[in-house]
Amino acid sequence: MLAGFQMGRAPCCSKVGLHRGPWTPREDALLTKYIQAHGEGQWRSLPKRAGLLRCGKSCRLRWMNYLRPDIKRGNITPEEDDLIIRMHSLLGNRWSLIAGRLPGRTDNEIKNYWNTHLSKKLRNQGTDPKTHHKLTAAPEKKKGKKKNKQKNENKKVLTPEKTLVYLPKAIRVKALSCLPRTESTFTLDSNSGSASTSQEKIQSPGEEAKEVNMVWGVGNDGDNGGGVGIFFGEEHDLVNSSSYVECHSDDVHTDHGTLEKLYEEYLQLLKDEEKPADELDSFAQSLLV
DNA sequence: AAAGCTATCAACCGCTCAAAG
DNA sequence: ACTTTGAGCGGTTGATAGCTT
Repeated sequence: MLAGFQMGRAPCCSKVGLHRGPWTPREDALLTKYIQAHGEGQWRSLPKRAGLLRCGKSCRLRWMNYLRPDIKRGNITPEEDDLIIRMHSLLGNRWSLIAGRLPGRTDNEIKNYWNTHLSKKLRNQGTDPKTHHKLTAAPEKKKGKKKNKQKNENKKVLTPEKTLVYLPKAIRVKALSCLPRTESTFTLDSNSGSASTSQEKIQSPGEEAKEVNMVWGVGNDGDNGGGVGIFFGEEHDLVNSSSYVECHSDDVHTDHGTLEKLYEEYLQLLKDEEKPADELDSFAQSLLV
């Protein structure tokens, strides 16, 4: 069908005649050269203008996850490791949010690292990687060797012990083109200020109502005058939003020294085992503002 | 040495949301 | 108010390197 007459949403790209699979060095060079000259954005039309036979989405992904000059290469450090676990316990699978607090790391990298290393590590420590609660049952036995496909099929059959919580849509973290990646805008309920906790009753369709401790916070960036905030709770997917406030976080998190600084702070909190969990949570919240 | 299996991670897919028209 | 488009996100897949039998 002719593009001009296409009803509904057009696919991100026509699959016909486009390259798929691993990128070649030549394609990388073309993309890098083009973005260096013209900047990011306009992903849909970029491939054509850059002389690439790729879909725009693929170009964006390649740039974001691999070619950007500020990508940090090498192994995830134990410090990053701990931060990821902590952030995940508060934010769940919000990889882009987590990645935003780890300079040079991409959401895809963190997601992969979580799935291959950290979830396993937590399980071995007797912690459910989904809920971060202690596992009551013994760790799952290895049931012999299986091919990947079989493994994946098993995943489909097994119903994970996941508490489904139906809440208003999660916040959308919107990257501003004028800001570095680690700076974000948030939507949030701006009716209240400061960090707080509360207990909410949540009901999933067809399920019993469940009481959940909500932890949320609203911070303020005095220097920039930008109100910032976010809701999140003990359980995953408790990010809530009802109105929109745009905020610019300071650039304190963008340099490499910052991670160490933040982590030191975090370690201080961890040293005192008696510290209530809320305090650690507040720390993680502070990373978000 | 070969076959089988596992772990890893780049890339893809499908979806949602916001902005523009 | 509605449609279309662009961008971004999280989940999943599949190629392959490396390990084990």
